[in-house]
Amino acid sequence: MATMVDVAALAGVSVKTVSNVLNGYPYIRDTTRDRVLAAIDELGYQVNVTARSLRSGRTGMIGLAVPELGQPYFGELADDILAAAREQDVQVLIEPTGFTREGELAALREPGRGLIDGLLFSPAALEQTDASLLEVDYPLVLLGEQMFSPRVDHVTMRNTEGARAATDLLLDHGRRRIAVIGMLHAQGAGSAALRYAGYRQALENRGLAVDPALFGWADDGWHRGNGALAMAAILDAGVDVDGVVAFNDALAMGAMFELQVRGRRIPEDVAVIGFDDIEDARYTVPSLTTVDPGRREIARVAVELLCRRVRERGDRDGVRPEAVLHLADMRIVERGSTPARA
Amino acid sequence: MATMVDVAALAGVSVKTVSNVLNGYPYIRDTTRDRVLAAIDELGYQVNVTARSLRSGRTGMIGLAVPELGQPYFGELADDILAAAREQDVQVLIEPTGFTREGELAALREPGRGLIDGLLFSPAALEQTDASLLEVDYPLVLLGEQMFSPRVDHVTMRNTEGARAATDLLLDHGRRRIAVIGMLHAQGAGSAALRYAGYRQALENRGLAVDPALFGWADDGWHRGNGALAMAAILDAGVDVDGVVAFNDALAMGAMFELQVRGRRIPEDVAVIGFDDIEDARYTVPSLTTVDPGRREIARVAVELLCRRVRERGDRDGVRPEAVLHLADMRIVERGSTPARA
DNA sequence: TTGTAGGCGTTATCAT
DNA sequence: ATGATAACGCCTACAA
Repeated sequence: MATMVDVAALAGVSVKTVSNVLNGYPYIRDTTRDRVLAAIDELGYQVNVTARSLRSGRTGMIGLAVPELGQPYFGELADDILAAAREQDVQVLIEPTGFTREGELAALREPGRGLIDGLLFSPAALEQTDASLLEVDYPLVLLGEQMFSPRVDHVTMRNTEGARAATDLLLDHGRRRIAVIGMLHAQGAGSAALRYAGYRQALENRGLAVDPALFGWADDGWHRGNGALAMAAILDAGVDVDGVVAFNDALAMGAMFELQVRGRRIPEDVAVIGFDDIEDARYTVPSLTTVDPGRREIARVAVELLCRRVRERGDRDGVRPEAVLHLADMRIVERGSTPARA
Repeated sequence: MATMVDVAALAGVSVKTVSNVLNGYPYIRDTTRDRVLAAIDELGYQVNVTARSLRSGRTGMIGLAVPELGQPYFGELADDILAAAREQDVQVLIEPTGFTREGELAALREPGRGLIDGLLFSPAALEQTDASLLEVDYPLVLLGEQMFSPRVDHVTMRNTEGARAATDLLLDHGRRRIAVIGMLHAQGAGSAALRYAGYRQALENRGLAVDPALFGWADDGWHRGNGALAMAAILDAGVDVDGVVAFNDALAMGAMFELQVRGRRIPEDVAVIGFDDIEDARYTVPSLTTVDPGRREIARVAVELLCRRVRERGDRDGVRPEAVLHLADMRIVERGSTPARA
């Protein structure tokens, strides 16, 4: 493996000049630069990232702590984060937290075993009372709920607005018996609570009452099976339904399944809308209308923000900049499970 | 940040002794070890992984090149790999290849930008003619098809055997009109060809003919929607069907959907079996019987093998050990979409 | 059983 | 505009 010394020797310059060329130092004669580049090319030289890290104190890697990549939403989020990181020229170390408090605490305590410059953290099990744990001594950006410390950077989605827009879409089509799938009995300030607030607001804005008979409970997780069960429970109770707002796409798919098995036509008899816009939503029959919460934007902004924080840490000393709260744009993706616009 | 020098000073020993304690060197007096450990604890000292890497020439990280984490199979595979890596005390750098040849070539060419010790590679777009590209100068273990060089380590699944067992299960229940979903016109030596071979073998073993009218084509990808379309094409042609073997779970779900929408009962009228055992398969209605190809085992064995290769590289010089081919155990997971055993 | 010296490949400092 | 030299923090010889 060739080193900078070899390149310098071949180009007839000092190692420092090679380093300067590599790092875009401006004051270099063109002829010198050319000779160095030629030598690099000839030797097939590549910088030793490890040595650079040791010297600079940065690894060029960031961590991503998410519950589980097998869950399509998080798998797709990870894909988006990886794409954004490639853009910023950083590598990503993924740390699955398994939906557990211990997993999340471990990720916060020793992220990447000391070889990352900062952490993107998507909490799923921590409670509001754990907020103090987020005051760590490395750059940290939170993805998802804004239920934590106002002193920590957040990049998240418009949960309430999204659910309100989803409900409005069905209301606009004249639906008045709109089931809401994904309710949790033990809801704190998480997505469930925020999305329910949007559902309620949409109804109340039109002077309509919220009917608990239309609540579909999914305390065991927002899985497809629980969506089907929740839908079944509502239908079994003989409740009249002409629309469904589900808190995520998996629940929506389960509900669609149950409706179709019972002979309800979608969207003619019942219109259905989900949340998240996962890839699978394109491939249901009919395809699923859903809320795109701006996952790509979240990924891009979060990675950029984290990289900025990493850079800032080198500059300023001790003076923490104001925490940022970024809410991504959301939009409705209309597909076959809701009626075509008039 | 405390360094080894600080620890040594506080403990009243040399840095070498601290290093020895950290690396489990046996000949250390207990009292010395205790003093060192106490100093480490007091200073909250953590080894600088970067410096260690520079010195040792290893980073303690491996790469994982997969098409896309958003696809549940790969997301779950990544979870399993990450778990196995944690067991081996290595970190994983994920490199999405996006189902493209360029992406896979890039991953092979400069994996992890020089900061990984070895690569796990799950090819999806490379052709058999690209086999020579796999002869790289770093440890490489292939996941998936064994369609490549016999000089490269492979850890993969029993594709043919799995599909044969799946077909046998339906045959055992007396099904004789078994559709096969996921056929590709342009099949090389990939999963589609191997799994079709299993389907065919099962029929031929019982002296049954293969009927092309039962072929469900999915040239546009093994997505749920294409499973539904393939099923619809068969049913629209008026072909009699009492069983379905799908080449993956997504296709199976699409086929189930289409069958149920048309009023066929599962498993009474049509029995359905998938392949991969993704998490979602538990949550369909009815739950999906499928082939568990041994994904966890594949992940564990592949990570262990790669770590061994990394270690070996330090020992032997130039002498490549014989390439390993490991086929994971597969098994059928019986659920509601096939009839209960008599 | 413990200590000393030196180097892994790069970048920062300070000259020139 | 370029060069010499000293770190960065750890580990391996070798010495004691």
